[in-house]
Amino acid sequence: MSRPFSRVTSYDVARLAGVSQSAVSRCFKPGASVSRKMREKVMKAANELNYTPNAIARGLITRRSNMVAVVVSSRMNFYYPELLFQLTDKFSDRGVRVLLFNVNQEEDVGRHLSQIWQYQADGVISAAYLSIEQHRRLRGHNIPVVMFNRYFDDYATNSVWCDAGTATSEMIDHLINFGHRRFALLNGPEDSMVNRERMRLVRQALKRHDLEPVTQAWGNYRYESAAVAVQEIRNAGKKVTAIIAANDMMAMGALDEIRNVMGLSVPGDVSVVGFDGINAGRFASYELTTIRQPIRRMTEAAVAMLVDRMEEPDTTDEKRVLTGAFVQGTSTGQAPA
Amino acid sequence: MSRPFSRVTSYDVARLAGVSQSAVSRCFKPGASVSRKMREKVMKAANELNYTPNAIARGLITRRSNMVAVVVSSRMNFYYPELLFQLTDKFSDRGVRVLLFNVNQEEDVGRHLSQIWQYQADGVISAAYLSIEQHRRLRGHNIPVVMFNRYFDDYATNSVWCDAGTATSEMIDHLINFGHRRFALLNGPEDSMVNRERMRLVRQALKRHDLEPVTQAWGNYRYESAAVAVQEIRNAGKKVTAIIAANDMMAMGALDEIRNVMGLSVPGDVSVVGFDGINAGRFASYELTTIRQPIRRMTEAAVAMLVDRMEEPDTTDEKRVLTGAFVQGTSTGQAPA
DNA sequence: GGGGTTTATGTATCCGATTACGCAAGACAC
DNA sequence: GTGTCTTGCGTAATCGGATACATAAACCCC
Repeated sequence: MSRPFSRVTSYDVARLAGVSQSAVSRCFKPGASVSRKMREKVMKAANELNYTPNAIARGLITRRSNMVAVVVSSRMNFYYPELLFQLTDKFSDRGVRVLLFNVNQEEDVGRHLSQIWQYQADGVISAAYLSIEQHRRLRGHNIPVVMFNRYFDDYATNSVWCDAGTATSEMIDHLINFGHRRFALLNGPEDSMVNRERMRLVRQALKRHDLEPVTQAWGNYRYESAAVAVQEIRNAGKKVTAIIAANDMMAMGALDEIRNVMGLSVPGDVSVVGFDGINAGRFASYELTTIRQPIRRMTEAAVAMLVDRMEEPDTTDEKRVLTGAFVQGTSTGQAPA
Repeated sequence: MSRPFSRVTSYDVARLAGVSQSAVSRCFKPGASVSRKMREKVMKAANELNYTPNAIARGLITRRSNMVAVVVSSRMNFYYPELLFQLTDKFSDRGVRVLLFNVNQEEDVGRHLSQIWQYQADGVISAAYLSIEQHRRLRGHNIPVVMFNRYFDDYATNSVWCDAGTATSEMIDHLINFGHRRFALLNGPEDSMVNRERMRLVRQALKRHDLEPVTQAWGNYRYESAAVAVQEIRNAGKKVTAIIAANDMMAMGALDEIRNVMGLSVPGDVSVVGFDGINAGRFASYELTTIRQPIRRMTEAAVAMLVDRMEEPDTTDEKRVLTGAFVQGTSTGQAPA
């Protein structure tokens, strides 16, 4: 047996303080009706024994674990750590603990799903791909879910989403003003909703100028995947002056491939843009022109939405849409002649 | 009240299957003595009701939550996400859940400490600063602790540590061979054990060549802090041909400052090295010469150590030391004439 | 078929808290 | 001092499983 030591329980405190166990419990419940005298006696005994209430036992009876599951994916996309730490801090501020689930590239969330309800998570924030079926299963266990950067078209959910429409137009205008006409798209995974949406917006913005991409390639959102994609773009043989990547990680990979492997200049020969606004994109080696997600406000929204629904399970579904901002860096410039 | 729905319990399954509750419990415990018939009956009922055991309730009686606390810090050091995701994956493989605690720059772990035992974490892996006193408090609750990249000099603990001695010598030799004689140190925080140790090794290796740093500056392990430090080094007025940073993040910041802000060449004018071997350091814009921690094996060791001690609490303390490897990148080269 | 052993199941208790309920004591008005 | 209202505390049930123990069933060998 592990931990054979008997732990300090409310009974121990009660015995020492000469009161009932329920009195001890009440003393640790904020807002309970306890006399000053009682509270002092109990707290003294509790301190003496170094007692703290057992959150697991409490969770059993209250049916509230005060834990949420956070599901993130894709270790090698710097976007996720930023997201994760911000969520964690915000939950922590609200007295909610985070159970972390990591879904590796192309792995399925399913593997972790049952853990989420077995451990009685009070809610889930998912920034990984979740099927409607999986979502439904969570709901079946009465666990509120907030999806981050995803939603379903015809199935109501809570989600936080970033609308990059305006910003994308600005970005395309910016490139057009610099004389760019020949664009290549560096897509993320084909099944990624974020990718589809971003690229749709890009094509739409291009169309307004009667343009469309001259070529495209696919990556998996990770840095390394951009190098191959950039070579594909080059091998396509069409002249390209600007590459639009579906996220910053790939934009960084593309920039490095162009600058450091192909020996061309960014933005002298090719301009590169991304999406997300991750911290690493601001490093002096990159200074990406990008569309920044308001990640602070998005995580704040996600946490608030989830906590609301943990407390008030009947709260109706909601999709909160925050707008992304166009950020000009030095990875874009005048198109070559 | 949240989640007023009654959940499916082992009693419900027992009733439907026409057996006792304890039989149901046994069916879900691997290795318990249950007849084939019974197992089939129970599983059928369980499936029908969509039952899964409540891990919280189980934890109460077994006194094993199957959760560990992972404490990391410093959001803006890319080392931590790598570490965190690897730990999480490895725990996940062993059927252990991760409760994440994030300690922001200069914040104290203390804020989270009581949560760790209130939530009955079976163990702790800490990659954040933990005082002996705090460590002792965890022990007082019979929670095994494994410290990552830290240990105490005169207080026994479990820890995983990376010995960079040999690699540091190689790194210095490498720089010396390139003709470098004038080194600047870019320290991490003064109270960081890792920083002290790394810098001690560097000085020691230099001393073997009858050298010592010509100047030094301090940062906080984060990218941005390196820019200021590099300026300080320059303002010191001593000619420097190589900068030795206490970690890769600062090495990257230094490299960017030198190359992109000061307009000098790395390694043409100045060579830069770091410590850690983070993924971002391999990006083509950096290609840092560094000392790589065997992070896979280190996380493996940490997880194994912790799980051992969760199962066998009397296991004696252990310090596992893995050796770092010198990795040559292109951030170092011939010293200028 | 009988005695002994092994295996499977049920009964009852326990983990460590929360909380509905009831009663005793204190507060208050008259 | 009596009657009513409030407040504070203790008793006991409960959350959902695990498990010691007892007992019943199955098995084995001769």
